Amino acid sequence: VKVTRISRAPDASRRNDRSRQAILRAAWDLLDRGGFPALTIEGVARRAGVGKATIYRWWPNKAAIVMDAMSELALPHIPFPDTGSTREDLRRQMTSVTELFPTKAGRALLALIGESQHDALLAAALRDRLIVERRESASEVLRRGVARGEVRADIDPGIAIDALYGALYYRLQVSHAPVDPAYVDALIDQLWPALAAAP
Amino acid sequence: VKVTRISRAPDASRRNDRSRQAILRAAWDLLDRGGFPALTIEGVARRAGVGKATIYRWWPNKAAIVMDAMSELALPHIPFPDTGSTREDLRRQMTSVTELFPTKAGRALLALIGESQHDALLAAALRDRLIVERRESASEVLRRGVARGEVRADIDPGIAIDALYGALYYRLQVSHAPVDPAYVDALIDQLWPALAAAP
Amino acid sequence: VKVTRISRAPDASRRNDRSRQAILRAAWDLLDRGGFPALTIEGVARRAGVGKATIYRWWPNKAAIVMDAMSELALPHIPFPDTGSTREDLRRQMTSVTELFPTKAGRALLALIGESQHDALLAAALRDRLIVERRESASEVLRRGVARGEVRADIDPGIAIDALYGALYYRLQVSHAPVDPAYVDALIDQLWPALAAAP
Amino acid sequence: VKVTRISRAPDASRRNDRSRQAILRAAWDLLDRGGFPALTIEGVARRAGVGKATIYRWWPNKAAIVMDAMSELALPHIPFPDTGSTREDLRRQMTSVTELFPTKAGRALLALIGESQHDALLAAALRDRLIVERRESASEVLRRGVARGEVRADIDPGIAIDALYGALYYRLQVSHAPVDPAYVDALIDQLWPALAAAP
DNA sequence: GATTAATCGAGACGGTACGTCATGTCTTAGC
DNA sequence: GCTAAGACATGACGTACCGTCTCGATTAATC
Repeated sequence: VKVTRISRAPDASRRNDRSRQAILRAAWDLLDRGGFPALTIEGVARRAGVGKATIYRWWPNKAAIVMDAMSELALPHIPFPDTGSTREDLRRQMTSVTELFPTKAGRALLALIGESQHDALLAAALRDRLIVERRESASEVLRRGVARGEVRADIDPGIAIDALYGALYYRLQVSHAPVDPAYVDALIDQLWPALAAAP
Repeated sequence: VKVTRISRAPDASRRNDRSRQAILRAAWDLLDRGGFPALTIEGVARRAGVGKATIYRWWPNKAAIVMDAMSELALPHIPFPDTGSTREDLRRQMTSVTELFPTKAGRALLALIGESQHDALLAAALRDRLIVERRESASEVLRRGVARGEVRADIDPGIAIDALYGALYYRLQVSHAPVDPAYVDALIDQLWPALAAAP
Repeated sequence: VKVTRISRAPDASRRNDRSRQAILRAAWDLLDRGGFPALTIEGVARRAGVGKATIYRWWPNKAAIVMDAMSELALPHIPFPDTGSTREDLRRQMTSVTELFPTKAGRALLALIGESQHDALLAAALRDRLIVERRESASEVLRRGVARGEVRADIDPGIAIDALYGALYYRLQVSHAPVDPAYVDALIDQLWPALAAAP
Repeated sequence: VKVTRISRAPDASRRNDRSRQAILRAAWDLLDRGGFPALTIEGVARRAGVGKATIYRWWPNKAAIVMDAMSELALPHIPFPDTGSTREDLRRQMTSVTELFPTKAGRALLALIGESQHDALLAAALRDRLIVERRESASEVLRRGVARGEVRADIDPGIAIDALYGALYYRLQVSHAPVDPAYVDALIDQLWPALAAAP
């Protein structure tokens, strides 16, 4: 059954995948080289050997390109292991995150978060495509802990995650202090009494 | 003793204070109207009735202007009261911060934090002029609590503050979820076991 | 005898006449609306509901489309009557031309002449398909006049026509002054001694 | 007396004359190289080593630049001599014009006339700055002829000039036939009976 | 009547130029 | 010597067309 095209959206089936990939890679490189300010549509087009119109046809703005590039080139795989110990699970997860920060993907993520402050659509996209999943995984760890009797039954996982991960972001973005495995250990140690089940 | 001017630094004694104030106010207004992207030197000059050179003479970049404007026009006065209860002191401080966020000054602060991600000088300035003082006050609250026996003696105030305030920033900037007094209460309730002295 | 197609020339027998007409009409409308600058291939394709390739398949450039449109839609029929009086014949012909100018077809003709200044192929096409025939008819009028003894025998019809019609074009394109029947009368009156046979 | 600036027109007194000249020269060169289609603002800016904004600040469109360039670089000096013979005066003037056509300035002039077909402002500027003066000079030649008794007293100089010069333009732009001194001679010979005083 | 090959609409593509805006430097008058 | 004003070279913005191209889907001529 043939359906008359109504929307003015471009026809994805005709999309040139070579161009798409070249654009994502070029954006990725530029972002890494000079951060968001260095990422210009003009520059991406030049470096990718692509017309500007092709970029504008498929992405509404720079942030959207970076989002795609991140999904495509750098899906930062954060493991959420089940070691049997909630504390150890948290430690490993959070250490993975600290190891992500100094990479290309980490810098891109932070740049996107910064940009999302004045771009509601980007904020929503980030939340949906990157944040929600991670928070869900972390919640799962805590729920397992509750089931095992390690974690207090009346915990609010959202708040706990805000505190744990918030500390990392705050240190990185506001204090500009190092965020490393040692810090993660100290952080979990300090907060553990607030998470642990009563003895 | 008269010293021959050598550097090209402008002579502050001759500075026109009317222009200075007009610039800060114009920057402030533009920032509030459209966020950082709307804040252009050109726009500030136009709106302030000032030459662009005058702006460049006295400030190295937009962020510096906003820093000054914040100090001048909106030094957000956060009280650090001493109610006798550490928990109440923290609650009041953090509530004050949540009340700051939706104001002009709060938006400006968040914009500056975002901008500081790719501007090391701004990051340092922010830290020195706005962050350090607050952290110090919060540390003081915790130290008083230790002295009173309310707060555990082996607390690391830095980490505690990262967790408490980090949760606020994370919620605001990453989760884009509301940050209000109720949230502050719940947050402190959850984390209190990690801060409190053993009974 | 079937001959294997070698050249890439399109097969006219398969041509879709609906498209051809829609294209000519669309071009004609656009030309009338905004002159040559408003006549874009993209616009013609859109308005005619036709693929751009179809246009490029059959016409080398915009001018060629307009040429066809003119032949098809508006072949301006200029009568070259034989009233018995050369002067009257000329007057009628030239008046017909002045009446053509303010029409769609007239505007198109002038646009084509302008365009032909930097397009030798178009210039040749115009000359062959529109100009030569008219000049020939005008020459014929003059030759009849010679035969009748009204017009001097040693006239060079080419030069006479240059002067008569040139005056019209010059007035229209350079002086931008009105070209109307009254002007035609005055022009013929003035030049007649140069055309007439000696008494 | 200081007058408050009202209009948004740029301040000509601050104009950079080096840029102005570089722009005119670049435009001139490009026009000569490839005609009007080759004359792009982008190209002029590149070749002149000038920002596009500088061009847009001072000229509304390409044609205006060419007008200025013509006045500045190539004011084609057409002599209007007084030899004592009207016929000879006309011959010399018109020959000068034919000699202008194949030069840069001539090509520019024809390009401008073409462009003026869809640009009323340009048409007016051309008329005022280039055409009127020439027509006036030619009229003067005819009036002298009348005074001397060579030219018929009831001549309409406007019409005579339309016919004489119109023939040149028509031949050049419509017939695309050569316009040379021999043609000028033949043209004047043919038309002379229409100009001459009765014997 | 079925097969086949070219035309058709649609529109993506790499480009070039458009005209606008902001950048940071500079020059010129005026106070 | 600072100031308001704003011209300047630079370069990115987002848009419009260019002419080429690829894709299914008609559709007309041939078998």
